[in-house]
Amino acid sequence: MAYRKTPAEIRRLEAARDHLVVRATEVVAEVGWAQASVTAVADAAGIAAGSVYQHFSSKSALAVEVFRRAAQREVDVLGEVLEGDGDPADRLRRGVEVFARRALENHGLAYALLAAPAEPAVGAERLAFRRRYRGLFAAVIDEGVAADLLPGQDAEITAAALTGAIGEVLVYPLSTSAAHDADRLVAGLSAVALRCAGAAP
Amino acid sequence: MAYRKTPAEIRRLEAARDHLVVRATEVVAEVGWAQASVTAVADAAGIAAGSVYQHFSSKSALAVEVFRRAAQREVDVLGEVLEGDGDPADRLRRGVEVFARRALENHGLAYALLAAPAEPAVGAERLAFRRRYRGLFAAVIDEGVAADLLPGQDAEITAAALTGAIGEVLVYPLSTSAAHDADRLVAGLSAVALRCAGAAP
DNA sequence: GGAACATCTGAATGATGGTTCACTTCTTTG
DNA sequence: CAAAGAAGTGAACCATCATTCAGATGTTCC
Repeated sequence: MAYRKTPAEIRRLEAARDHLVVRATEVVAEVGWAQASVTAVADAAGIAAGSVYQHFSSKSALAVEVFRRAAQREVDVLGEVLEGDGDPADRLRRGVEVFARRALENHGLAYALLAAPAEPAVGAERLAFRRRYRGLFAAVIDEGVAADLLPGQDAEITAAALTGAIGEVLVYPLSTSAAHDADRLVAGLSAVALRCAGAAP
Repeated sequence: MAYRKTPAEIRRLEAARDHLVVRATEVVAEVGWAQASVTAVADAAGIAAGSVYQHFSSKSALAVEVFRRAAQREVDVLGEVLEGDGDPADRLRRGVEVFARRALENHGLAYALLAAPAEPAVGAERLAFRRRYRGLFAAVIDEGVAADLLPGQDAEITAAALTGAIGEVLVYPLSTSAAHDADRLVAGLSAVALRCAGAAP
């Protein structure tokens, strides 16, 4: 018998792949998709450019994995809150707040996920995740409408509007003083979001 | 004396430049910024690739001009309505409706202006125009608040939210039936926008 | 230790697409 | 018309990266 991957070796490879994705995510958060060349990402992970192709069939595939992991975390967190306990309007408020706080804490990553120019494969992934955000928002809004806490409305449109509104406010710098005061920004944003859905003030 | 540009010649050159920008705009609306190569644009305008550089110092410069002209038209139209007559909430509604109708009529261009991946120079221009949309919205909202037609709020945040909300709803396909019915989509969107600003229903 | 095989390396390769430039074509003016 | 100068052409040039691959280094197992 010749050579067989030992379990430790398999773990090592998985860890290497993981490490690559983590570092690539950091690079993307710092410099954006366009500047995150294979060489830059490999350097950050401490491997040669060619080694990237041991783990991913192409740069696109790596980029998609980076996007998916990061975006999935946000969907999970948002879903946790939006599908949790409490009345729908309150869940919506908390969801927006949690989402906003996380985005402000890692602005570079938030920008990469929500708005930064990216190759088509990442663009498609972004579209898919936007749909998931919309779906989560739409479900809460439908609940709120059913419980007569929110006025009748097309929940899909409101959900899309919320997705766009939240992204815009968080990603592009405001000239108002709220830009320098995270608490005010979050408060302002959740207020807009609630009005958007028609929640009573 | 040797050669001097005659007025007719100057006009011809200006017309050629203009024609190039118009055709480039069409190409961008059809295939997006990424696919709008110098060759493709030159072909569309009926000139050689090299001739593009008679009118613009670089591809970026042409792209910026294309963006500016198209975006300026939208700012003008929106400003016309938002700064016109009537009470602020009604102007807001009409502004959203006009903006939405125009975007739906030329979806390719709207996507290029609002969201399509583009080179950095165009991205910067987009940012600048987003600020102008925000400024227009913020002014109407401030008026509405001052006249007690709208509840107290941070107008900059609401304006940013409106910009993002409108863009998202118009640019990304909805799965709801409103997607196939422009009237419903516009009605739904203006309803969300008014709620966003806190206008009484 | 060493045969057999896997992973890792990084310079060479290749595709893409903006830009240049020697040349042609058109305009002006005496 | 002819000389002078501008605009127009498009193939060649060049910069940028993703991708490959021949050789170097590690790992497994007898």
